[in-house]
Amino acid sequence: MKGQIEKIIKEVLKSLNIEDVNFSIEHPEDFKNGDYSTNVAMICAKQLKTNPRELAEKIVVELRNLISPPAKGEVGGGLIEKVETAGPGFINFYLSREFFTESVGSILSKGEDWGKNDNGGNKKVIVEYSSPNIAKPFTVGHLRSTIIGDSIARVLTFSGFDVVRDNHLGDWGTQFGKLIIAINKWGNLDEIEKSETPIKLLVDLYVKFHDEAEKDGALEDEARAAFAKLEKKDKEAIDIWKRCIEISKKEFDRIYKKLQITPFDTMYGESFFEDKMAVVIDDVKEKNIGKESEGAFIVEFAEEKNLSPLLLLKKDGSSLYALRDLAADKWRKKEYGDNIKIINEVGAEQTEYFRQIFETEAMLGYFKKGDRVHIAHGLYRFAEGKMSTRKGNVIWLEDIINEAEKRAGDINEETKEVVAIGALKFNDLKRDSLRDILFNWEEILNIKGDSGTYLQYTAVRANSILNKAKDFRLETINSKLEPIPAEVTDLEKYLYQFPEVVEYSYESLQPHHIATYLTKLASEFNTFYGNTQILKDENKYMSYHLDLIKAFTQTMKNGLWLLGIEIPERM
RNA sequence: GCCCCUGUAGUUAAAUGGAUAUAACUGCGGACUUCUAAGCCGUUAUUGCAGGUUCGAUUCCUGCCGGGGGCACCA
Repeated sequence: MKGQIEKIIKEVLKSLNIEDVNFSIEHPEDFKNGDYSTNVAMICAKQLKTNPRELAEKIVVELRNLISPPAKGEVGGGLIEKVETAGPGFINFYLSREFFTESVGSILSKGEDWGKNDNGGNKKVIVEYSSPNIAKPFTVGHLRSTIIGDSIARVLTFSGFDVVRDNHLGDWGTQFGKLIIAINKWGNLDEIEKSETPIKLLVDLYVKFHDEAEKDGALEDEARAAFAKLEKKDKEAIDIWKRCIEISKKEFDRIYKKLQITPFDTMYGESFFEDKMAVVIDDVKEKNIGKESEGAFIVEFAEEKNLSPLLLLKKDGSSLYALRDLAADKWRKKEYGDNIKIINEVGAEQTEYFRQIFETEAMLGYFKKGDRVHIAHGLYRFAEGKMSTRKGNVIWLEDIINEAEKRAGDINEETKEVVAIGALKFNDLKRDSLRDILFNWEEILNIKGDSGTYLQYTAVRANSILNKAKDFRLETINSKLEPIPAEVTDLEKYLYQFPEVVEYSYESLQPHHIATYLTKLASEFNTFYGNTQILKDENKYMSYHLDLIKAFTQTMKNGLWLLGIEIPERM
């Protein structure tokens, strides 16, 4: 419908000899201003230096000619009831009863495909998210990336993309030098493997390393040397490293299962790209964009880019994160094809790092601008200060999930888990991801009002009505006289907007628009059906209401799927 | 010091340059005793400050103030 309105406006502009302009079509917040509204007259008035209201009137006259007589199959298909001007020069479109009835029917016939946007398909995109570090805690920070990344991957899939979900495990780097030193000095891997909480023991060692390193500066050099040994495939170092990976992977699998995350397609760790780095160095040298500086190998940027240099190799010759990332991206292009897009869902603290990487990849000719995207999320902040694994003050995901389940109340185990995870996810997905969040138990585990629980509960209640309705014999009800009320409910006025919301979410790569929309939709449902009994013998509109509720539950189901939130059987 | 992000009811958020800035939480008040009460209804704003662009600015630009992050061998 939005496309049709755009089309007829363009036709009118042409007939009035007005140049094509960039106007917008949107939904007014208040339905008394119509279902769609355009600012085209105000935009054009600026160029033509005329009164916007007068121009709007002129355009409306032409529009009316186009949409009337409202025969089916004509422009607008008789689905636009009226067009009016309002306010400073808005042109408002009011849709007809018929349009809303047809859209409910269309939702029911599309079912699971309702809201899907077809972008032609065969567009491959890698979404890299979660990316926890081996032998480190899976914390709220990784939780954000996991939840937002999973949802973005779902939105892209829903929008017709061929999505590769990649978990870029942090399984390489100087941190493993530190861990190897710590294990050799103070730990016992056999005991750690047998423990109930192996990761916690590894983190304890990591924390101890940093405590000791503050007293003894030589430890840092020892760690770098240990990592250098690892990069040279020293047998003892490799053995410790492999055992740590096994411990961590087991833990991650458990967490992802608990979080009800779509399984990853690939889990190449950074180490996988170890033997793919040399070609990148060759490319850098060939393009002549690298240089040696204080023993390290770096890439420098043009002054106007306002970027600090990017380090690829340390003075001891071992690799840095950036080089492994470049190697990964080059490899991916070879593996998945030249048209691949790559999206990294990573914390905002790495925004400038990604600017460096994208700039370098452009200079190397790996990717053009727009094919590499960084979706940044704000940090969880704590009233007490910054959270740091090195210092050992972290909040474990495990504790959060346990606390969430405790707050979900005294219900059966399965429902409790679905509600707890839903509340956690919704808290991350209800807001623009870029902003920081002050960590607060009440907030992240909210199950009241604007929450995942509210959406789940509303969906469950709607399903419950549909289930009860099966016992009702519809033929006994006098539904033939007036099967559909003349007045259109607000619920119908929101329902048909779902595909537009999904599209907008895809364009901005921000799932919170879906979360906001679903809350509004659920609230409209509750406003009406929270007070009105539908299943009554004398309800002559029963079949209309049941169709509407079905369309509502289908929309909630698809919408919540995009957020990765499950709907329990009952609550 | 330089660079990036951010600032909206008491609190947490929403708002694609548009119309009377939208919700939720908390507080107080209320309805029904009904298909699930984790629900429904009522009750709060100088959008950090000062300018600018615009018919129109929470949104774009400039300056200032507050908060967060980054800036050489961590990831």
